[in-house]
Amino acid sequence: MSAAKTQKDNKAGTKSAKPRPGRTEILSAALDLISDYGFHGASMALLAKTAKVPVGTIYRHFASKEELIHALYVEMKQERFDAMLKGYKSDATVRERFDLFWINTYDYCLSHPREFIFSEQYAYSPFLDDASKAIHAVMSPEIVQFFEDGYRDGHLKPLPPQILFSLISGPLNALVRRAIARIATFSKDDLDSARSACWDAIALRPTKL
Amino acid sequence: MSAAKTQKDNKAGTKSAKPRPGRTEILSAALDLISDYGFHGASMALLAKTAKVPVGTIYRHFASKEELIHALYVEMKQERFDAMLKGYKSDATVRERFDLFWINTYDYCLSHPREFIFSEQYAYSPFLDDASKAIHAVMSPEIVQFFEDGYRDGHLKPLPPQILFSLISGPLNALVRRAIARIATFSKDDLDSARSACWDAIALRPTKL
DNA sequence: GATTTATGAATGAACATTCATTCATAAATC
DNA sequence: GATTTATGAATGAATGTTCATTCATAAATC
Repeated sequence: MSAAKTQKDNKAGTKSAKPRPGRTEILSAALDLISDYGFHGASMALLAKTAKVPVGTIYRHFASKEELIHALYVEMKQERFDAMLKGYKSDATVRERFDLFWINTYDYCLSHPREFIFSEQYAYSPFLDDASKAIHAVMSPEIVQFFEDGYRDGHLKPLPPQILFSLISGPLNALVRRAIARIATFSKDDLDSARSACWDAIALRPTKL
Repeated sequence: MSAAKTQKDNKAGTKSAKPRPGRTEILSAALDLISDYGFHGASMALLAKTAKVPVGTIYRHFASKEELIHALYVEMKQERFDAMLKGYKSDATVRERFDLFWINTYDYCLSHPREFIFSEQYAYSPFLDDASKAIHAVMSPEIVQFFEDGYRDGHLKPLPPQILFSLISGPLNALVRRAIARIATFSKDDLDSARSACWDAIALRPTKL
């Protein structure tokens, strides 16, 4: 009778403030279902079944389906930021930082297709309230720094950050989408060239690495 | 009782092979509703009300909601192709053709936000069957020609068309989306620079126009 | 008057959400 | 520490709504 409940203990060593049990399973199942069937294909009943929790439990974690989806997006966004910054050094050159951001993002998306597909669906859904739009538009401080350094040192074209950002994220997303949908396959060389081409778009002067 | 129905006559002078009366109104209403509220917010009842036709009538034109949406996408796609090619001359230089495609597409999307928003929603929806994916992936013969000429004459980087295409359409879509969502506003100069930057991405040699 | 087309109320499936009930555990009492 | 009582998290059947689609009937056309 004493060994029956070890739940309090067996969570030692995980991240930080422990989420209520079930939360992770629900979010993970939601990610699966939404990336496969879309927001509307992921009914609460199916979600409950997939996460192996009763329907009611979902509502103990999230006030509504909408809030659940929003929470999922916030987590995704953070995870993607973290992935993008893996190995980041603030004293790296502008070009080095560009490559790091690019490669990290591409790799993360390719190895996390569910997250990528979900995020795209979310970003293009017509339900984005202002709060969600705001989150969507946030750039990490490191990206902001990248642009500032790039402008100052004459590495980047003197165009509005919104445009430079579009010149980077646009192709990156397009390539990732194609790769994930298996519309195309890209070799290591292809990706190096694509990244270099992308740099040509934003760089003030053409650069040979 | 005779003046009640003048529908046959008041349509004179429209496009070509006349669609069954009501079709246009239904598709137009669908475009409005879907771009505002998404696929699922556009219920058949609301659609009927907006198009001012009875629900039953919609089913005389389209076998199902899905088919209706698919038909709408096919029309959009064609319209966008046509817009992109406005003023096309097959003997223009590769750079001139690039600019034409770019400017035409940007202008068309900006002046047809409903169509753009709908297309994005459609493209990122998880319901794309293979037929739809195939349509989505189609490049117009003029684009194919553009790449061929560009490779042959050494204007374009020797990268797979999929990559060059991503380097063009990616930023273009990203900019259009920002402009339509009023996240940013771009001046004429901004757009010229963005287009030029985009050319830098795909061009084998840097070019000053 | 026969045949085709138009109509919208009726249908039943699917949905997100609720809430009365259960029950393991904690607190109180002896 | 044994027993009783209180608590609120967990549960899933039930609810009311919304939806795409159908089809009996009406109107129009031949």
